[in-house]
Amino acid sequence: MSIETQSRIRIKDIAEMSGVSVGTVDRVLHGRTNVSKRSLEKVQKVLDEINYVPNHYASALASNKVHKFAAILPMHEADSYWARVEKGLYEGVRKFNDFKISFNVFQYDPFNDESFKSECDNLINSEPDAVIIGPIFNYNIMKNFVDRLDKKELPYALLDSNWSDFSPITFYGQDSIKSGEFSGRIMEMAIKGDADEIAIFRVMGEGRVASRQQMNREVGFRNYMKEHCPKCKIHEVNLYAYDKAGTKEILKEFFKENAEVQYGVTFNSSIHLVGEFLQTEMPKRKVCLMGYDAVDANVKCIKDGSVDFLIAQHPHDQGLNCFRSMFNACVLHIKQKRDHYVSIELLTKENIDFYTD
Amino acid sequence: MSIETQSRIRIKDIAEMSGVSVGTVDRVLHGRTNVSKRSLEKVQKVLDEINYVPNHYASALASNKVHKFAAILPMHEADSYWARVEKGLYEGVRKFNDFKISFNVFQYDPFNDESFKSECDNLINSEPDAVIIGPIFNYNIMKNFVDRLDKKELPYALLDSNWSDFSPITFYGQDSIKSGEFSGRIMEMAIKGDADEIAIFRVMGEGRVASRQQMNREVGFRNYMKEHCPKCKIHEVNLYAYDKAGTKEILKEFFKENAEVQYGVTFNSSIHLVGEFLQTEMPKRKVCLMGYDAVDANVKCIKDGSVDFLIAQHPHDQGLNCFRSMFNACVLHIKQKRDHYVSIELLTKENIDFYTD
DNA sequence: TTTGATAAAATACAAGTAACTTTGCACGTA
DNA sequence: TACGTGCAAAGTTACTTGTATTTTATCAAA
Repeated sequence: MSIETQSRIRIKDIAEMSGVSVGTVDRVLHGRTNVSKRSLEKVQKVLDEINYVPNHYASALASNKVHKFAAILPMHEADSYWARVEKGLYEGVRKFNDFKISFNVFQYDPFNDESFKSECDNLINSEPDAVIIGPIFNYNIMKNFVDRLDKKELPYALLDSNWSDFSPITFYGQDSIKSGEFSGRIMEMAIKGDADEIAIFRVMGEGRVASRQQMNREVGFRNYMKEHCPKCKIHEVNLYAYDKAGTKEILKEFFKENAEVQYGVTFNSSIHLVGEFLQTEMPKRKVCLMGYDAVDANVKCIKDGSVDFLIAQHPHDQGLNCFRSMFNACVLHIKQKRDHYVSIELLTKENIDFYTD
Repeated sequence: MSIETQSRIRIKDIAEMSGVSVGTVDRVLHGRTNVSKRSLEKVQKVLDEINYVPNHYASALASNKVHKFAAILPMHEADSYWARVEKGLYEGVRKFNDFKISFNVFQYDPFNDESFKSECDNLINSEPDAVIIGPIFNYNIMKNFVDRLDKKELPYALLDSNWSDFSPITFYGQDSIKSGEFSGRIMEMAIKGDADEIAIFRVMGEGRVASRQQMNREVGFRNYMKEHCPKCKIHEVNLYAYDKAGTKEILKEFFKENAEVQYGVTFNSSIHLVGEFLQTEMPKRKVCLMGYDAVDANVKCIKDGSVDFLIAQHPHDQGLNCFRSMFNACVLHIKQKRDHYVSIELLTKENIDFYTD
């Protein structure tokens, strides 16, 4: 099997074939004004016969336009899911640095809708050409922002949460419900009896979990367990993100009072809090733990055995690929596939070394 | 956080700064001849002070070179691991079609070393500029081929099998031993007792399995089982790739005579043979099956429940990324990371819909 | 005949490459 | 000493593909 690059038809060739200048062909191709009906017909006739594919890279080089990209993401710590997404985005910027690109990240407090709104204002005031949008809990606020972008005809990409009534250039994320069901399946395999006790640890803030993702993963997990392990007892333990000492107290009390609990799960990246607690405070208590995201603290727990399973989704790649999609769409004018549901990956001690992200 | 594209220093700027022409700067940058010591020093001084990064895309466009890529891969059926790798490679060709690229695939019989050798000759006779090399069982034959490439200073990439004494531009593949260990871990979780019986189904040809990958996965699996489930009994069943009727007979006899076997595994993509057999011939016999590669036949088995687990590695992405690496190295002259050990992924009914490749 | 508007060609540019041309110097011979 | 030859060195320019501005041409109306 062999592929030869067919010698491509250039604008210059089209100009010769239709007996006009390259400028006129360019005007026709881009639907610009100042083309006579006669010229348009001549060029159109040639275009209908051949299959013109422009050289997207030469085009981007020649246009010499500066593209301003902006992203709005949740605030995050250095070792976190969103830090990896952000690094992926920056890698995208670096990769396509040969084209004139600027990139600006705006961060909002995921527990504070007003913070999102004001960062949206800042973002729009920075006059970007395209926008990458992280998740926000409240649909209406998101809708409002997207409407403003649509009005300005600014293309945007969605990261993490998809909405069917929006029209983003692209979406990258995981199906949270299915991902929760998968975590249920793994839990089912891990538990040996059929009437075991499981604890769900939630990290709360402002009376709710940080994201819809987390919420939906729990929904999926519970669905699965209800159907496949109906006799399992599921405990709920609420922890508070900004209160380390309090977290310890809550965990200590919970594990003392619930000696039968041998399985624990979180639906965000904080399973390491439980793993570290058990390792230092109750080293004899054996609890099988499962959580999300291969952040450094979790990877450490997997390696030392204090956490058994992680479910991951390559946030760095998502950031990079999302940026690449936006670049392809906005700079190279190549149409992109809309939805990218990333794979739901199980990480254990045995395969975590090969989860490079 | 904000990144602005710094206004880049061009060759023209360097020429002005060092008081020579762009031609001379180009000669210095590319180490070409006909540059006086004085000019070289002037240009070098400027280069030392600034951080010149060429525009790789403009460079590739201007050079107007046709790059001939060639790949040598094992022969394969339409629904197979290697078919997906090949499609990934073709997608790479399509993606970078704006640069003048030709691509040629040579296929060899994995059970016949002579076939590999003669395809190597054909490949070298086609005078490629860069080569992508699939796995071959016999090290010495591979070594011989790579030596020939080195002598001609042809860059190459390795797919699937890595050798530390070669110097490829890049390598994409899975650590087969570790992947086998991971399959052991999953098997350990799946089995409920501690003295269960497991069958390894091997697909043979010419007295051996098709690849070192397959061999090594089995090694990793056995290592893991020896340590973690020493009481498990492991059966071996050899099937023959080109004998469908014979395969059926062997399976029928095996399952009849080994009523205690409740777990089965293959270390290549043919677990669907066992799944389909059990579903049609012995529908009441419940066997938990695990295999490799999300080929269509296996995906179907996962969905209908006749196979429980697949271990996968995104062959299409591997092909695409491998091609992209070669393109970046050869056309854009961007240095590439050498080793890419891809992640070892577990697929079940619950997450297989999101394994897009 | 001039003015104005539109159409279309010509051209400069993006960044870099490479073929082609010119310059400058050393050396040789008349 | 004058001139020619040869070659290294360095400058100029055309080229890659496509974009976008400027210039020129055309035609109708005043």
